[in-house]
Amino acid sequence: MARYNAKTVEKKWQKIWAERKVFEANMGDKKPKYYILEMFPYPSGRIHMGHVRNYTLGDVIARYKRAKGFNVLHPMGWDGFGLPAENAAFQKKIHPAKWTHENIAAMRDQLKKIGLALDWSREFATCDPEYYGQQQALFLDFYENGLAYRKEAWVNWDPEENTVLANEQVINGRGWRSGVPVERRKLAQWFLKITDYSEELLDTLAKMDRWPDKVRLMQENWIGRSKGARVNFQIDGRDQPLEVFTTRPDTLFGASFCALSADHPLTEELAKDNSELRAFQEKCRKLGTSAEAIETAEKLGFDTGIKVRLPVGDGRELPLYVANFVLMEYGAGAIFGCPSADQRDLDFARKYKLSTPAVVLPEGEDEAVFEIGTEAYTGPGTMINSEFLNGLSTDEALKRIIEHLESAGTGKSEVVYRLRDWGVSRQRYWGCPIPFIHCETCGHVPVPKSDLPVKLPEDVAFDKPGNPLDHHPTWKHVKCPGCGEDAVRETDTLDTFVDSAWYFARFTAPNAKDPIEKSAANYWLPIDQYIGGIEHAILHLLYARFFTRVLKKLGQLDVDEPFTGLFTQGMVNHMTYQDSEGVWVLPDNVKTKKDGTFVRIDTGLSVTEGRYEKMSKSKNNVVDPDDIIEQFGADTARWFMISDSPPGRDLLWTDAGIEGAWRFVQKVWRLANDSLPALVSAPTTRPDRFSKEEIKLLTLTHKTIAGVSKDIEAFHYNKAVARLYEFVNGLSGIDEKSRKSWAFRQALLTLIRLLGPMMPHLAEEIWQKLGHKTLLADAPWPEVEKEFLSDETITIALQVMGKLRDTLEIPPNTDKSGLEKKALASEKVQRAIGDKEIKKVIVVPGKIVNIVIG
RNA sequence: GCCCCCGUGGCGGAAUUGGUAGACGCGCCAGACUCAAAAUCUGGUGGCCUUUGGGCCGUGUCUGUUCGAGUCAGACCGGGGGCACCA
Repeated sequence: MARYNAKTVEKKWQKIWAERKVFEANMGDKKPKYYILEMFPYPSGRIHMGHVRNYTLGDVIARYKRAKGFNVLHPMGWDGFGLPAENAAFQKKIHPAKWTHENIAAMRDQLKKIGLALDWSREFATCDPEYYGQQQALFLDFYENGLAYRKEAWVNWDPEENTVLANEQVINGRGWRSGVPVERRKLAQWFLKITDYSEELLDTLAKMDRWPDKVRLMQENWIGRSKGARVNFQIDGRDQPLEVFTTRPDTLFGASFCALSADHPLTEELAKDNSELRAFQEKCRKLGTSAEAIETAEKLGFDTGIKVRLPVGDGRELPLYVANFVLMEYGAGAIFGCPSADQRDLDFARKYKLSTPAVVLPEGEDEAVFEIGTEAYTGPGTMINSEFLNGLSTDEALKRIIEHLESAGTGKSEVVYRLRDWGVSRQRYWGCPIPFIHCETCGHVPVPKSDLPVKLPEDVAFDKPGNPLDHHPTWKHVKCPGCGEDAVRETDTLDTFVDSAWYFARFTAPNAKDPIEKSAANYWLPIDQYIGGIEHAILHLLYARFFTRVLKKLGQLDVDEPFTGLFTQGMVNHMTYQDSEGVWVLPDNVKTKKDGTFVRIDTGLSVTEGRYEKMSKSKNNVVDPDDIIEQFGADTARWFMISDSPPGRDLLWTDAGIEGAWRFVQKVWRLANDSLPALVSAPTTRPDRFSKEEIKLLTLTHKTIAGVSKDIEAFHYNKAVARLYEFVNGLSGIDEKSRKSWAFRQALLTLIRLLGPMMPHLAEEIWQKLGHKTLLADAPWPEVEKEFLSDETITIALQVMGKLRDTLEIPPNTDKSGLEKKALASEKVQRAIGDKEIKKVIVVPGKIVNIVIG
């Protein structure tokens, strides 16, 4: 028998699926819809193993749901904009568009070789003008509804490159590419008003039960709701009070100072004629650029000399500082400091020799001797030194003080969120142009929708630093749509997270004249299952949720949440190797010697093993999917991706593992081929009676159907794989004669159908060899027959004092007293009991009998 | 610092609501086939002891709850992740 030739067989079926448009999705089908989506790839140049895993995981679901009778939408596209294209332009002198489109073409070919059940007719890239033009229209809708606005904001400015850097592009306070110290600059930036939805985005998380708890928790922390109070402090010599936000108004009597952010309006006002304060502001702003600096930063303050009044009690006088640890973006941009109940405030108070009155007495402490040392007490307790709050618990005090402040008109309860508005301006070429025009008389004016898309100019130069759009000779010079005078285009482009915040909705009608075609979006959305990496747990998923809510508000669709089900898959890891000179060595270049040590094949240097780490170019521990598919075929690669490791955990790539998968593919092929002659003479109609052997085989078959279905639905693919191994082992053990039965034929056909989602090419090939004229891809999932789900006998564990002494084979319906009798009849059980007295017998039907002796 | 998750053979991992720990695969060992090898097939494979009947120990560590704990509770140790002056 010929070995299975994956290469020709896989090509054959990929061609047939494509020609017959098997996976193209259409609305209007009577079947229930199912929208499955994996996060679309960034066209970096080549597919990596992480992609293969991601798309295989989704493809199993797509094919399974199809077989289960769903109208499945499973599209693919490209996250086309982004910085790497500009880096390539800068380094290799290739235009970003050319680079991106070449990468897309290469990666599309690679993806097609995996045999994914994708609807390629809906493919688009976010860098297509047809897509980003629609995005510009959406942006204008956001603007008209007050959800997009411009404001001055601090940014990381690289003075060498004349551009803004993202936080992750700033390393130790320096530009990642230029290496020069980054400056903080205030620039006019576009923002999307995600904070309008803080509460909704947070509250809905609780209902999203098909999302991993971990992701929901991360989003919850990111949105960061805090309940507290806004409190007004009178400022000596001024009418306007100072507003501060606090979560601990109960500790108000313990205040010893107030502090402003360096960017607070009052600070700015005071700094106008105070050069020392201006210098201090500068110092604070420099700190903001380096995460490392923040960590080790000392609490620094600048005494303004101004006094404020405690709004409770005798209106005690407190000094007003400007402090480096107070953020303008959070709460009121100003705080009151209670050193005894907050560690930062305590550090600050110690440094500036301020008082630290204790107001919360921990349980078990004596008020007479209790003192605050180097650690603040932030826990609950009993109020002291707090006048009308004295003796109350912190919880009671919290309520009482808010009542007091509200009735006195000096404060009110307030909820604040950590979530900030989403800054979307990027000083980049390869992104979606923001459709605005700046006019001296009219301000910023939206580009009329009829003029969209605002296309990127193609003739750009990357030879000088900064944004090519900004120094393009003609592109930005236009007439103002308002007054007709000379004006300039906005040269910033949108953050690429905007592109991916709504692509899933565009897939439902990729050629629509408007951003969204409501009927299509309402038919397909929400996405029933979304699959991607945990690295997008916060930003991408939160932005997509935000966009969906806005799209609903704009009347473009009727769903609240885009993703009903979310699954985050693990990474693909590989052993790392380093040679004796410390150079990372590619796995392909490592040979194991007889004594178990390793050497580099090319240089002969000895090599040591490191840890398993995510496949990455920097660690040089990558395995190229193309090589694997060339050598073993896509089915083998797919099978390995889903066997062994649970999809949610990291997968360890090993040569032995991929070879094991390959052997299994061959084994299935052999089983089918070896069975063909017998199947020719097997009856095709179901007999009335089955032999004992046949019942056993049918029981295995139907248990496997039930188990595999359940495991696929629960993303326990590795368990489904284990069941299929057992099934194949069971079938392989059946002799030639017994294969000539209806039951065996059913079992083998079932096996092929169950394998369909996992190794579709091989399954399709065998399906055809077994005489089918229609495609397996169109065949329904096998039905479970309940009568074959229960075994004739089950095994009961017999324990004495909780220790296993014997097992019992009995019919499943044996009752308690029957079980007890049989258990006591066991010789091994009797030996374990010995001459001890039986105190109690615990019988759990179907599980165990446990005898307690004394 | 705060929050979260995870620790099971040589390895990846199974184990309904507490009920036979180690399914399945990899690796390893032995055997069959072969001149030989590869491929394939069969059997074995947690540790220790053993009179070969079996016995004892064993899910990071310790304590507890229970007839019974990988599973529940508490403390600790180790690994991973998220957030980070958020008032």
